[in-house]
Amino acid sequence: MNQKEIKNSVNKIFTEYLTSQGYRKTPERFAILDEIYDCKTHFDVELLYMRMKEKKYRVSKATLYNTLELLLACKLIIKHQFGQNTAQYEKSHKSKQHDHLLCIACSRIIEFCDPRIQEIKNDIGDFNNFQVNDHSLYLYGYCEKCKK
Amino acid sequence: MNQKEIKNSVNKIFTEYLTSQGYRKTPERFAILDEIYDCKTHFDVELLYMRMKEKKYRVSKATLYNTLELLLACKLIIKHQFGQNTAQYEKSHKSKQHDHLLCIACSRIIEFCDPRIQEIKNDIGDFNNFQVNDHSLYLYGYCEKCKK
DNA sequence: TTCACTGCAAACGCTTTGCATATGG
DNA sequence: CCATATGCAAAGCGTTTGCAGTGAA
Repeated sequence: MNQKEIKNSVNKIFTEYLTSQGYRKTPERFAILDEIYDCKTHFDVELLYMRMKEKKYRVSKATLYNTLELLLACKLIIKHQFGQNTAQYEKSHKSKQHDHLLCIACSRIIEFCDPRIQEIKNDIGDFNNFQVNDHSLYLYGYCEKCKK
Repeated sequence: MNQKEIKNSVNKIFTEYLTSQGYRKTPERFAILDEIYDCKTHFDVELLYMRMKEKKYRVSKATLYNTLELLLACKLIIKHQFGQNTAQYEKSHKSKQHDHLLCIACSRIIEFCDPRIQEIKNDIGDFNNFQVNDHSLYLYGYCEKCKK
């Protein structure tokens, strides 16, 4: 699926979500979705704001936060809270569930998948009588370039 | 090891850390450590501030943040960034490495241990040529009281 | 027409910082 | 002594909120 097809697909998902929830299909919302799917990697609100400012669309921070909330709800993006400050986001269209390795020296991010995570979620959930919906896992250390 | 012995032990560790780094051994720092080791569970800066205010010691927020930083450095506490706001802390003296289940409805926190986490760290580290030092894992969902 | 959405700016809340004062070494 | 710590209050900074104006349905 190329970039164009992905955009059509997420556009459709977002449209259906907005319709089903009785939300309005405003041009701002679709412009934001479009900009997000142009992002190669992780991004934050400030970056998105600057990029859209440079282009045709200038949206307010309030609208950005509002729209990111909607996109989170229909799972078109994922939110990461790496530190205590700026939240990071990434697009997540049909992407395989994955976690992250973070280099504490150079900030490199590597994605990985491990089926044992799902097993742990199931087992720990069962054992504690918890309905586990979601998780966040980050491994911290030094990448090959940074370890001595 | 009882509460008294634990306090003696962490006191010694903190003293040695401060000395080795050339930091001053101020009464505020030890009062804060003491108050933290009276906490049964997780706590945040505000809670610590209120508790100390009620007792003999009234320390400023600035000093609390400063001291928490030192205690993090010598691994006598662990810091959690559950949301984008208030950071949570917990004491970590020789406690078994554990992770957390968080109820997204009532904020209940349950701790759990799973040896598979360590296996994942080893395997993913090896596979990606990463030296994995640390990790954070949180499972989110509904606890037995909150799931419908 | 109408009410949800947007933009703007002010408010929020946790954390950090600046500065005068106090004190450990 | 004097450089480091403390207390206080102000500043920072990402995020949220209030409100008047706008535009999708």
